[in-house]
Amino acid sequence: MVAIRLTNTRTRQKEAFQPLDTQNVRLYLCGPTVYERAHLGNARPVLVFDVLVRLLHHVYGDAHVTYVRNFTDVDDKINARAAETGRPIRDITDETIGWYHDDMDALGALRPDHEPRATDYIAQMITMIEQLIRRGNAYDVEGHVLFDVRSFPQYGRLSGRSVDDMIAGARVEVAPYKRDPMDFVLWKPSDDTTPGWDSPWGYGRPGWHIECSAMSEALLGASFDIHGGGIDLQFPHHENEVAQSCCAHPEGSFANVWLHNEMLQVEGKKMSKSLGNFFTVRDLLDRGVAGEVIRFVMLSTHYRKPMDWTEAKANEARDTMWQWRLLVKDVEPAPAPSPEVVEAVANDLNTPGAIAVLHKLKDDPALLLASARFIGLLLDGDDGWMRQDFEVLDERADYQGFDEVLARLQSRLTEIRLQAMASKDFAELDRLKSALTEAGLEVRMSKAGIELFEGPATLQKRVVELAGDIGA
RNA sequence: GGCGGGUUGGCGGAGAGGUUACGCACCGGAUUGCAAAUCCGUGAAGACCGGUUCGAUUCCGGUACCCGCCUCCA
Repeated sequence: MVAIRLTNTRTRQKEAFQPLDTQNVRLYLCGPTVYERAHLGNARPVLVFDVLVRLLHHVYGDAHVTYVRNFTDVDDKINARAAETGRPIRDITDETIGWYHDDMDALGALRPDHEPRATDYIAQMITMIEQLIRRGNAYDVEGHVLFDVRSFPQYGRLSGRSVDDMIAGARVEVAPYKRDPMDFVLWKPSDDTTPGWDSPWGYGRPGWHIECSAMSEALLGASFDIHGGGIDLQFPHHENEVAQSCCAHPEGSFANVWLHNEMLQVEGKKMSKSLGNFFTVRDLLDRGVAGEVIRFVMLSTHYRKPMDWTEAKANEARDTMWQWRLLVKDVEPAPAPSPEVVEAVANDLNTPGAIAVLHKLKDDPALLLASARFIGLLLDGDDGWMRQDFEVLDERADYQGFDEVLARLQSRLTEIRLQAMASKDFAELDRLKSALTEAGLEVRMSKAGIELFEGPATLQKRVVELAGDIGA
């Protein structure tokens, strides 16, 4: 049995992972608020959990893992988007969920077993809020229901803060109806312009945090194994989830292991709209950066370290994936991944370490393939990007007969070369070769002859023109 | 102000208290009409200051710098 170790944010230590039930390992990832395309940062926790789920499948069996990732489809940002565009909320959320699926599929991420939408769990949220009120952990006032943080002594433990310190920081919203400035909303009133549901506290809608508490309980129970998301969710979102769930179900432990990934940067800076370096997964895909190349870059930095997305990394990843793709062409995967790769992933999801092992498997393409697939790379059918240009789509048409062009070009070049070798005048040949090289074609000349290889940046159109110039 | 993360060779990026990370780049050799590709090989590190230790880049403390969170942003 592979020994999985994970760094648990709750204890701040790397621990041996021990599922509550090896027949049903349960994990929950906080999913997106669905009002716009997923940005690149949104992809990181998805890929971290994807690798984790693949590992758990490997160790405990596909049928013994339950993976839940929610869609937050009730939110003031969505309301704002609806107001701006005049579109119905459901249209916006449905469309965004479709996009999300498309984009995460393109990254090779497995669909979770359950993808609950918050709006389908309003009844469970109301039930949980009622429990919290009954137990003295929440109170309703002026149509709002608030969680009373002072009623939960452990509040702040997950994120390593104390209520008093945070209040001293004084960034909390001061509302007159709050008993304590840190109290957070479980339910709030809605008006005609905002979506709402009938509740014991009037027509209204849930606060952000309660949905994850309600949905994780409904689908995974009051105790489950792993909960995660970006480190920015540690506070307040996850802290508040802990408070809600543990107070509503003192008999449960909620999540045993908390997994948080560090944030994403772009060229050394925080990704933000104001800096102009904000982009979505779809933006990259549309630019021709393949999903598995994005994935490779993401996995080449450990999840607990800040990940810096750079153009240089994307290019290097593309070259590596190209090379691997050529190596495993027409190769059947080995029956099992390399134990070394599994071990690296089992060691707190050390994907950079796993990739280092993959580099060493180049002599064994079948094992390389099986091992790469273990972390979601070189997946079957994901090689379509090799037929597209990376950055210069417009200069490269999709020539159906490009392989034939290459074959003709090769034999014509061979003739020219033979002449050159006879006449000792290589000027023309060298000129042709450098032109082809500049067009992104790899030209290998050996005693055996000339071989031409298409590369990730080959400009097919240019190559075809050059071939025509010399009558190939 | 509070909390947390980071600082490794030219670049990217890991593990491990003592033995080659790995990739890219570079350099040398084989090979080549010249190259490319391939193969072989060399060199190169752990912000700074202390401490623990026979020995630390790896543990502990401090300093500097960078970054994130504390604002329903992953």
